Formats: sequence, structure tokens, C-alpha cells
Amino acid sequence: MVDHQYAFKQFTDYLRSEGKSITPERLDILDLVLHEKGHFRIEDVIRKNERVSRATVYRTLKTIEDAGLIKYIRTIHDEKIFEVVKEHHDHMICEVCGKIIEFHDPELESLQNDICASRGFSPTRHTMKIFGICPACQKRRSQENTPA
Amino acid sequence: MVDHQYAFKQFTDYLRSEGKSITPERLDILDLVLHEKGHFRIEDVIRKNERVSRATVYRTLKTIEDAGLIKYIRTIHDEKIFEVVKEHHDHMICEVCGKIIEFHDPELESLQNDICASRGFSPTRHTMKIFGICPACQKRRSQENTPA
DNA sequence: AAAATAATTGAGACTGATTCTCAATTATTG
DNA sequence: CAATAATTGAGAATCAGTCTCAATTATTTT
Ligand SMILES: [Mn+2]
Ligand SMILES: [Mn+2]
Ligand SMILES: [Zn+2]
Ligand SMILES: [Zn+2]
Repeated sequence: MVDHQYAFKQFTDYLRSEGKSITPERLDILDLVLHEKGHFRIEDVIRKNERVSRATVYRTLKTIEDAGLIKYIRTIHDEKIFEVVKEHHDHMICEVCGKIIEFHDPELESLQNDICASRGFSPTRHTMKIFGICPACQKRRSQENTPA
Repeated sequence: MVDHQYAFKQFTDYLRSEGKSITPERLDILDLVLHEKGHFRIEDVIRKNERVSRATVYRTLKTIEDAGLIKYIRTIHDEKIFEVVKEHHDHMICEVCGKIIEFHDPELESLQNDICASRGFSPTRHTMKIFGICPACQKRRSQENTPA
């Protein structure tokens, strides 16, 4: 999904450009994060790392975020959920099962830019979350409401 | 901006429909909240209320939120910011001064619905935040970069 | 209106998440 | 390699938010 080689270069370049050290802890966390599929929580990273301390996990996730390699969203329950930054996309979040569906729509993006332009606002990034019910949960519900 | 009379009715109706009591604490908090202009933080409400306990402020804001009269967004620094629910709108948030600009665009809304429909997702609500630089901060910046 | 019942409140303890402190360790620089 | 600067780990501290439970207040019932 994401070129690890390239991500490591991005990260080390970022560290150097900021005068930060390249430490095994930082590289380990990045490696772990790159191997996560989809969305993950901080506690996942803490647990999967016997080696690196909790404090450093927090510090390093922040650093990786600052480097632009990961970002986070908030679920309906306000939980922080991280993900590796790929192409830009937005999210649909199921209020029943919590499933997160990613989508991207160029028309939507350009419309947003138009809206900003019309107000003299210079956008750098955005987040959009649509809450609702995913197809699977809709099906499950309609079945429950139609007993045999 | 919002009809207080009507908001109180909405709230008391909600409380009754849920078998909840109509208490002076709840009415006080709602009143305070309705008098807030724009966006406010929980701590604002706690401070402005010598009378009502912290726990009850939290509980009551949750109740008012459940009644659909307020909602919250997260700033760039992850602070919870409440606001009284008016017509639906989205937000532009200035990364320099923190200013929150509200906007509404029907085209954007219908496009979102189309996108959901095309994926079989049944939307109930959404939040969209565009981060960037507001007109005022843009002007300030360009002036600073053009010394006399 | 008083009694009985049900819900709410306040104070402070508690929780879980995140940040901080600082001495010990490790990376970088020349 | 020595000197210097940055990072780390362990646990203390902080912070927002939640919980407990006895005392209080609202609602419902006689
Ligand atoms: Mn995603
Ligand atoms: Mn708003
Ligand atoms: Zn679902
Ligand atoms: Zn601004």
C-alpha cells in the first residue's frame, strides 16, 4: 500500500532537516506503523512494542505525524484512530459496527476548493466524516425486522 | 440567532419524553449555553456557573447534546468546542489565529448524499472541517513579508 | 397536600489517556 | 575518541471526563 523504503527516506530526511536524531526507537515505531493494515490505535502500537517505552511511543507517533506520514481521525466515541497517509481520502463511519469506509471524490474536492476561494480562505487540508449505517448493517437490520 | 423559548420547549419535551426530570440545574445550563455567542468550551460553562457542579455540567451538556440542541467539533489542537445547533453548516478553521468560519453549501451537501448513495451507505450526519488560513491572517502575513 | 417512589445532584474519588521530569543512555559532530 | 546535543525510560504528574453514593429534589401516587 505504501512504499516502506520511500517512507523511511521521508522520515529520516524529515528528522535530519529538523536536527533530530535517527534512533532505533523511531525507526522501530515507523516500521511497526507501516506494517499496520488500515486503522490502528496508539495502544496497539504500545502493546506490540515490548522494546519501546510508552512515552516514546507517544512522542514518536507525534513525530511521524509531524513528518506527514500518519494522521488520525476521531471515531464516534472520540477514540483517536491513526492511519498511514496515502492518497487523500475521506471517511464514512458506521454508527452501528464502527466500520470505517474510505472514499475519494474529485468532484467533492474541487467543489471544496471553489467554496474556499469564494470566501478568500486558503485551504491547506480538510477532514470530512460522514456518519451513518454501512451496507452490511443495513442488511442485518432489515433481516432482524423481518422475522421468519 | 436561536429562539430561546423554542429551545426550552424542545429541551423540556425531550426530557419528558425520556422520563427525565426538569431540574433548575438543567434549565440553568441550557440558558447559559443559549446565551453563548458562537463557540464555547466546557470549562467556560463550568466557570460561569458557581451554582452547578462540574459533574452536573458534564452530564447536562451531554443531555443537551442528546436532545440535539448543541454539538461539538474538535479544533486543530483537539479541544472540544461546543456550539448551539442552528441550521446545518460546516467549518473552516484558521491554523494561524484559530478563527472558525461557518459555511453552508447546498451543492456540497447533495454531492455528499450522491456519494453515499452510490456506495449503499445511509448517512445520518457528517462533519467537515477545512483547515487553512483565513483572509485576515493572509493579509497580515503578506504585510509582514513586505517591510516598508 | 403528604407520602411514596424515582431521578438527580454534589463532592470528591477514580480512571484512562497523555504529558512531563530528569538522570542515564545514545546519537551526532569534528 | 571526546565533547556536545538529543533521546530515552520509569514513573510521577496532569487533565478531561466519569463514577460513587448519600443527601436532596422532582414526580407520581394516594
Ligand atoms: Mn482512512
Ligand atoms: Mn459552527
Ligand atoms: Zn456497520
Ligand atoms: Zn486567521
